[in-house]
Amino acid sequence: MTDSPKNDVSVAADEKKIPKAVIKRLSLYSRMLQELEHKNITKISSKELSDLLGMNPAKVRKDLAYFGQFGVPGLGYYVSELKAQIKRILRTDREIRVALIGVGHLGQALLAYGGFLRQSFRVVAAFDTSPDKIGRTFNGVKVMSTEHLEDQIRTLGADIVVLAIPAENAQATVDQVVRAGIRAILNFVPARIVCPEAIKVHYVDLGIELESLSYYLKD
Amino acid sequence: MTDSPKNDVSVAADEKKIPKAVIKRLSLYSRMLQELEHKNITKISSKELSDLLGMNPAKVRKDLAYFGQFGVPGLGYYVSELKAQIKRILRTDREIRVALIGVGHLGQALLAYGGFLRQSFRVVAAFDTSPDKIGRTFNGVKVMSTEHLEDQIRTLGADIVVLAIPAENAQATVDQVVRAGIRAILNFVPARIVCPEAIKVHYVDLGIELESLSYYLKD
DNA sequence: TAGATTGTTAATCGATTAACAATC
DNA sequence: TAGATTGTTAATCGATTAACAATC
Repeated sequence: MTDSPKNDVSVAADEKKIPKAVIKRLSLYSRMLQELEHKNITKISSKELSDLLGMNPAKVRKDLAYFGQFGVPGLGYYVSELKAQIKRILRTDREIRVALIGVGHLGQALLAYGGFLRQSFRVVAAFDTSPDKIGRTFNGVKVMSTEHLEDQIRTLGADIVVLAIPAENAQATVDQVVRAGIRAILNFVPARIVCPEAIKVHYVDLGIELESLSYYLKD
Repeated sequence: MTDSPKNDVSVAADEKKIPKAVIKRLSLYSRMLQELEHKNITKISSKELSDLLGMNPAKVRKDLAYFGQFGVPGLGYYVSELKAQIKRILRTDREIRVALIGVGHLGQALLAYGGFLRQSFRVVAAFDTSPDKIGRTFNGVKVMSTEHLEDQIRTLGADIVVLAIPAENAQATVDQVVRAGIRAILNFVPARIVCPEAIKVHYVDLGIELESLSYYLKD
């Protein structure tokens, strides 16, 4: 009988594990700080920031404490400095290359979405199967055929793929972009997709959100 | 000094609190069971169902156990019976009246979304401010002016409002639909909205999802 | 009956919040 | 200095998972 791998020093011993929830909130902070900066507000306390976002001040401080000490006791945080730090942490201080697959209503909504282009995201390509769309330009992005998807994704060096296609084609498409060396997938398709562990996948499911709201309608 | 309110018998003592995460997953189960039913699969174990959804079998069983005993030991669950039970729990066994506010790309994507009409959701109205859109019909839903929003929402008896408008107008619109007696809001607007406790609000934030993915690109 | 799977408890894991000494 | 707010620890709360007796 072998021992259970209790004493394994796994992956990185000193690099403390960052909860996923923290990363989500960091994006939220980043956006709010952007707004504050725009309003020429130069400093803010964890209390003020948490009030703006409807959360707990201790949570804000603890989230930030995972990455360093960015505040000044008695004063709070300097808005632009904190924003810069968070962008560095999230890696949105550099260009992130995004490929959009599926230029239907949702795909077009994403292309039009300000926050999508804001920040560092650059939509380097959009793909669709429909001859009506191929060759057309949406928000400055020209739509290409999915015929040579794998090669094109590779050539363009996309980091993230945004998937907004029908469920039937999802897995086959995922297989192609995985071979093309993509690093992360934002999946709007209401179907489970399988891909290697190393690739981070986020699901956004519009239907599930609505359906679970229905539960709370009880009176 | 007063005692802390430890012995308060608050709200409903016997009705055990259901975690929000459970409700989300119930929708997921519901959809998968629908698919299975369509494939004429009549029974399924927690192990099989959890494999299909990429989760843990104990979680499936525990989620269901909040609401009753729906399975047969040694056998598993009967697909259509379980589906019916979950729909009853989620209240999607009856018509849910949805009003869409904002018929831009995202709004149109939602109207076109199959799962939106599937189930019991009925889009009873769509609203927009643009004269180009008012009067037009999308997926069988006619677009109305937002001029008499409050009255119309009230008259149509909408339960849930789906918000897909620019951030600037969000709060004013929320105030109107709250006065109109709406019960829940699905908010796609990347801004915090405030409304009475009794109204359940879900946020879906497309930008945040993308931005937090960026963090995981580290190599 | 033998085999399989449920429902449920206990253990673990992860996230949130309160509290406060340290610090500006 | 007095007042305010941070960073951080400990306490609490909530969610997941393992394990297994009960059951078909």
